[in-house]
Amino acid sequence: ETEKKSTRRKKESSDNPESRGKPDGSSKARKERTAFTKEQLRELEAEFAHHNYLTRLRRYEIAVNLDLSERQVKVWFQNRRMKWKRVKGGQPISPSGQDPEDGD
Amino acid sequence: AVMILRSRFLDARRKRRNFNKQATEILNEYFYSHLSNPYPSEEAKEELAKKCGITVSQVSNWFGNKRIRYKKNIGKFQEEANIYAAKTAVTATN
DNA sequence: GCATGATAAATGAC
DNA sequence: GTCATTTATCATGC
Repeated sequence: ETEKKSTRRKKESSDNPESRGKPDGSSKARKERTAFTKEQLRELEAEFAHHNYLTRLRRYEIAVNLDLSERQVKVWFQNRRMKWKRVKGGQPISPSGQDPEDGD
Repeated sequence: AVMILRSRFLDARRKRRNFNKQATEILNEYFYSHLSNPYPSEEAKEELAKKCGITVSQVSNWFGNKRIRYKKNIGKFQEEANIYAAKTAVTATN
């Protein structure tokens, strides 16, 4: 239980100054930022409430239903999981007085 | 044709408050003294966060914003680049 | 009126 | 898959 978040990936020095997450010039124009509709978000959130993870079949069904690409659905769930960890691990309990703001 | 309205009631989120002058000072010093590689390590972020009195996430946000905004308009940041470059004599001068 | 911090869609490394 | 990051966009400060 003493374990935490020890060995976090590091990639630096002695090799490639660039370590991670850097879209190089090798990628073609980045996809325009899609503004999901409220209905789409509602469905996605509803699904996320049931399962944090998607099966490929479910991903396909949702994509078709919401008129999104499977990739978008996949990415949405990935980002959502990250956000969940952030919110959940950030402040499990409120020290004094709640400030229920923020949280897109 | 972005006809998608975000929401009728704009989310009452994003309460933004500017950082202290000295916090910005510290962050800028680090940024401009590592301009060739403005990517602080995790522990560097923690240290900066502590010194600035903000969270590590806020440090990450600041560097993320700073990097892209600097890249998008280097000219606009030239003055402050000079100022902070003079303040810090680090970088690769071996 | 832009400067600035925070959020989220999208990408890429691992 | 995770996750730091890029990028556009949002909301606010002043």
